[in-house]
Amino acid sequence: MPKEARPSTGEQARQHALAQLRQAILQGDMAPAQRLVENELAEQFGVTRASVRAALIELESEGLVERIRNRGSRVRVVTVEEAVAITECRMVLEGLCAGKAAVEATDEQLDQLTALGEAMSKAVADGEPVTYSDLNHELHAHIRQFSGQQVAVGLLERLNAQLVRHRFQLALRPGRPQKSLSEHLAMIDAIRARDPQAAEEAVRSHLAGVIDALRE
Amino acid sequence: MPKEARPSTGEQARQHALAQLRQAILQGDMAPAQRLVENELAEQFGVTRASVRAALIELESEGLVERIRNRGSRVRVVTVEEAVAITECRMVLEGLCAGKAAVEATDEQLDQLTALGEAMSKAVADGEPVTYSDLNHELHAHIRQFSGQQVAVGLLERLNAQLVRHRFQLALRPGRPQKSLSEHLAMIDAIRARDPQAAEEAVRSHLAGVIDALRE
DNA sequence: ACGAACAAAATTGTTGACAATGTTGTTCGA
DNA sequence: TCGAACAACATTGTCAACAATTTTGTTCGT
Repeated sequence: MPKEARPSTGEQARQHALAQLRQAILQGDMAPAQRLVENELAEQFGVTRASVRAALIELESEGLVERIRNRGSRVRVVTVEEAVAITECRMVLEGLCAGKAAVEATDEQLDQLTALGEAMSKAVADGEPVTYSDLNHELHAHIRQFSGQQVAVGLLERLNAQLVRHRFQLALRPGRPQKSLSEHLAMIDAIRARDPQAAEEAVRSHLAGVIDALRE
Repeated sequence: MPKEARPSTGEQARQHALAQLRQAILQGDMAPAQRLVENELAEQFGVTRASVRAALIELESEGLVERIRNRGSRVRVVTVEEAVAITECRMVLEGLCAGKAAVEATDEQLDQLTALGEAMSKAVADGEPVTYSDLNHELHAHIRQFSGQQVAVGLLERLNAQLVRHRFQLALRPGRPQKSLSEHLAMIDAIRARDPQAAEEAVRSHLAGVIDALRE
């Protein structure tokens, strides 16, 4: 059994570098459109340039990084129009997942959704938008998971990764949580009622609302 | 202007190798589940191993290749269940595209769809399933394109690449083109009528039919 | 002072060699 | 004969150096 020591060098360098870099981008440590110089990253993470390079190639196809031939890599900036287009795709894919979840979820899983709904109501009542945003994300993740639709889950996780920056922006908008909450509760109710069509429709109208909000 | 000479070595090796390998997999030159040894591929394509490696990393995240740590790469085999799951995602994403296409397409583009529909009818009448399959693919590609939804187009192209093997299998099934044709004509009519909801519904019921056929 | 040609620096793309890991075949003991 | 330890092989992972390309800064002519 290999011990869980940090693979600082010479072990699983690429995976290490990849995880580090991905997290750095997702957490917003890297400024948007910041240049990503392979040498700097290699030194920063204590791996060789080849490993950084491999990680960058992977991150590019995840849509988190932009690479131009002989010009280098940048953190990709997602414009508002792109965010809208991405959310349109989320709309139909999460709709699919919700419909399946309404049929496939176990009773225990439905209870989890109920609990999440109550926690979200409390977060809004207490005026904690950050907590609410986290729960929001968690709810969507649970619904995806309960659907058992692995392909859709994969696509959605990739799409969501590209939206981190926009999500924070949206959660802090005044009045937004209140409107969002009722839509989320409707989603939960439809799934609990095991009504696939209603679940799909609830998710779609919720994300249609998100799109309106994105457009301001 | 750089001449179009083959970049056999030292030029754009990675892109060359990537294109070559992708095409080889898509055309079915590589047997399913065939082992992809980096050294062999490097020699076969006349590039270095690093380029092949980069190409494999990219193909992995496209879902065409499977890579296991320290064990090598294989051509990924898509099971029937996976093909169904993929087609479910196609169903909602192409539905989204069709709805947008019904609104966004120009009149010239609608004429193209009409022409495609007539060609498909002819191919079925003449009993040419291969021609029909090609036109089928072309029709779906056109609808995607006319939607202007770049994110959805990207996702769909990736999903479709994973289905090449199953598509052929389906097209040659007796009686399948006849059933499929009427569904396709319904899609075209709905888009020409500029009715987004009807277009989305037509696409979804068509692909629901494909799913049934996949399951046999 | 302005623009074009040119040179220098920075950065990515490529190569071959080396290390780590997993796989397979063989030998030895019971 | 069977199974486990071991050794040889095959393959991937990592590294450091080199080549090609692009960008930037400078000089020269007008």
